Amino acid sequence: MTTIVWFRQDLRLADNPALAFAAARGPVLPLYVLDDATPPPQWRMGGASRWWLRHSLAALRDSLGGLAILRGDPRDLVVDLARRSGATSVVWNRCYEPSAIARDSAIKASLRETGVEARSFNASLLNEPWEITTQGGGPYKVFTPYWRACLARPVAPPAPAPEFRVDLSGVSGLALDDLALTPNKPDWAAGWDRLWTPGEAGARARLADFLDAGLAGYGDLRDRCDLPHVSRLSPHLHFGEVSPRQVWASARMAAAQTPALRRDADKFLSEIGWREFSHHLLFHFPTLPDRNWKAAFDAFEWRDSVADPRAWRKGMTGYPFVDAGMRELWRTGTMHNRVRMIAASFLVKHLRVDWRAGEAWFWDTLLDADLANNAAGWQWVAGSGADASPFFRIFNPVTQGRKFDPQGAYVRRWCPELARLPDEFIHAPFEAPAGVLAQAGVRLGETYPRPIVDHALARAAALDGYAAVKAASV
DNA sequence: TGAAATGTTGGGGCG
DNA sequence: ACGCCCCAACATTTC
Repeated sequence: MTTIVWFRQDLRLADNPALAFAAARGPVLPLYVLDDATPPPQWRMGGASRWWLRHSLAALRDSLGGLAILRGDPRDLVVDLARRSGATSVVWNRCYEPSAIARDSAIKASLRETGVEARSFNASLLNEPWEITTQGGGPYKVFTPYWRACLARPVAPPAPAPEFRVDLSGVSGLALDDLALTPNKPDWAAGWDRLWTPGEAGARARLADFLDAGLAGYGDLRDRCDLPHVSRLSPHLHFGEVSPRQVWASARMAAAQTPALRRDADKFLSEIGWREFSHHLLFHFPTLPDRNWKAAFDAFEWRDSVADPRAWRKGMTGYPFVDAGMRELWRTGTMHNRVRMIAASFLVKHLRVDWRAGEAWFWDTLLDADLANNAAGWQWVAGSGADASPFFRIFNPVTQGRKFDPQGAYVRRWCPELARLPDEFIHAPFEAPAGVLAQAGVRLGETYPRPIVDHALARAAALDGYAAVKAASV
């Protein structure tokens, strides 16, 4: 009567429909498979994600009281484990990457062929991507009507963690460390365990802390990267340590208790909406991570530079706001949402580098790397996506910095070599008089780079390049 | 979930 | 008193 619960991006006990289903039936055999066989090479789990996974699996194993860990192709391993363990049923919660959908339906078919029950559930989204349709029955391509349609539907209340008994008898798996998920030389993740607490308990604490301390003023202050008014829940959500239903219920409850929070809570939940929308788009347009959603962008002539993307990745573009963001990413595995837009826009528009190069870097370095969100976000910035930012909306990194980091605290934190510049020049050291630079100990071109491109020239060149897209779209 | 260029308006200095 | 210019402050348009 044992049921295998195959954990994937649902690393939690509470509000976990597959686990609840199995627990109600009898003994549970919890399984995780590190699967590098299914995704196409460019979308194998990135380095930062693997670090997170290592710690989240440890937390899951400990709270379950045991976890079978395997590595390889689940097409073989899951069916094989069902046979060897004598499990009568395999259950899981759905993933929505195109390759995962293909994998899971193949596994479901072969399990049923061998007489093993297979069932899947929704644990990761408020609505299945195919449930929300326009009047015409097709997918939504614009966020606002999509989210309005979602808001008209009820959200199921989250379920508590079930009682269950783990049965791992006769199963030999790997130790967590056999998966080699964490870096050693160099250990670019040093200190991350002080910044993050992967796992269900950490996710719950993060959510509670955000609702308590960050939600008030969220609508106005979430763009301020020098202030702690973002939730930092994205990696927890990606790995399913907390469910969107739980987030929904908690935020709504906070707003119910404190009516003044209503607008902030709605704004926050609409960010959950963008996550849903991205998954909706990926499901209906599976080439989203790899191809321009608007085909006219195929006509854009991206620059073929090696040095410029490298400077961008290292946070050495000479624009402090961009550089601070890129360094925050490398040092902590995350980047404030506002800065992501500026830094991404800079790569695509100022440097005219193909958005897919930025997407690949974020995929490897972000702890919250998520195929749907990452692809939709980059296409939004590039202007090639559904409901995207128009291409000619080109962020001025200096103006944006002054607006969303007015005292330069964010830049000073991540670009300490600029810390002694006065506020007036912290976002544009290249505008500072020689005396001011000397006073602050900044030597442009030595201690901090000069801008790798001139803003006004780069802007003009980007708009020039966009002409080809316009020509192709008629 | 822009920015820059261009257009309009109105107050104040000035001849 | 009046027209003229300047220019800040907004508004509109364009990319």
